[in-house]
Amino acid sequence: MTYAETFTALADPTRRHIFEALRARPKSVGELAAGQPVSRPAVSQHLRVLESANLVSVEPRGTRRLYAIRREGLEDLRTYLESFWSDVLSAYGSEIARRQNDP
Amino acid sequence: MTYAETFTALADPTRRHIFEALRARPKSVGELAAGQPVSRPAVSQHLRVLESANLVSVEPRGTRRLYAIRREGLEDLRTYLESFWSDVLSAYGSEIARRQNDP
DNA sequence: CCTTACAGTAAGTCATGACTTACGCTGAGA
DNA sequence: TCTCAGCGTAAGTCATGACTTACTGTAAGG
Repeated sequence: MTYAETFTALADPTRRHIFEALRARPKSVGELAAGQPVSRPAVSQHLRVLESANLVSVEPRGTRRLYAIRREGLEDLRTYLESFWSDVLSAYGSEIARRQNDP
Repeated sequence: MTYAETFTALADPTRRHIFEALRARPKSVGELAAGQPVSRPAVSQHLRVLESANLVSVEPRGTRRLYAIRREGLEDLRTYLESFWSDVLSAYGSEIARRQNDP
């Protein structure tokens, strides 16, 4: 059920941009904010959401904090999506069959 | 880039419930509304969002309209997620290497 | 036809959450 | 130890969007 958190976390465009900015390498808040059209506190708030959704991790580096992507945060959502490739097919097939028997 | 629409469409809990209610079989708006704690017009509005995100299809059946899941609407999001299983790993590895060279 | 079931649309309300500025805290370097 | 860079937090604003009720349109059945 935790894929719900992943959906809401990545539904916001700014948050997705931040998340994707971390694909290349871990970055500090300042670095991330420099690449976004929003203020640094806004980036901090987004990072908090991403972190509680288990999508990023933090590591203090002096006065800076390095954020990095946590791939595991995507696992549940991935599994959720994959599940549609099993049951929908069969449900669709049985619906087709039902219509042919009941036009 | 259309996975953005998928994210916003499925980020709403009610909309997800409606979407998942269609996993078993196609249903009418009334059927869907009966299984939800919101009004029928609300369900209609959610269905419009799902439809424009290519996540459901409609087929008129007399005065009723049968909604069904469209698996293809999930493709882009699925591909998007899969992409993280390639580049993040290498980026994480190179970051580890970087730290070992620059502790 | 006339009625009734089924749904989409309009319009208005209300909460959520994405932003801002201002402030406080903590490490590192002079 | 003083200062400054780097961030998180608080508080307040504002837009978005998820609801509601009321209305309109359409297909089927008497």
